[in-house]
Amino acid sequence: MKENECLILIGKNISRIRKEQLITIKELGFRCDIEKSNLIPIEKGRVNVTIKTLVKICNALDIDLQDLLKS
Amino acid sequence: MKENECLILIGKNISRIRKEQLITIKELGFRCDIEKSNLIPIEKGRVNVTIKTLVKICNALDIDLQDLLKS
DNA sequence: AACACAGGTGTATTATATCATACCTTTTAT
DNA sequence: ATAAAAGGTATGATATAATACACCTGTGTT
Repeated sequence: MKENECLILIGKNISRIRKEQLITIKELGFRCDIEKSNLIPIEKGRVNVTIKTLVKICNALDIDLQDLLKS
Repeated sequence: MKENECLILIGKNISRIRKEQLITIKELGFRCDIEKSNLIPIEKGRVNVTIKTLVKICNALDIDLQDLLKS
């Protein structure tokens, strides 16, 4: 798997799961204490996100990190 | 899962899989173009590693990113 | 029209991951 | 005992992730 593909996959999964839970980016940002302006590039797969940031997002969505890697 | 727990788990898995494959840190570093001085803190879970770095390591070990999250 | 809200962009600042090198300790082999 | 190899630490420089704020667009509502 290429690095960028992986980041895009993770971003898509965050976006999909967030929408399934009917949560806005703003609300997700509130829950994990990350600005929406920083969350959007993550959902787009445009930043090389760190594990700590992903764990914060997973906790806010009540999912496992594994869930972000499923294709 | 707490952020640091996750980093430690990932590090332990990298270290375990590398040893199972009988690869030294130096050799792993050579394969993924990461200095051993930077690889060691990752195996110890002491740095907030990024996805790109993990994907490089996974490719060098011929494993999936998922494999690094198994407990 | 005016308003609110959601998604999205741009950017300066700060924090820190990575790079690169040198050096130390422990283990293994000769 | 010595040498080589492996793991590990420390650090300055560089790249970039994360933060925090302002602003824009499109959509839906009144």
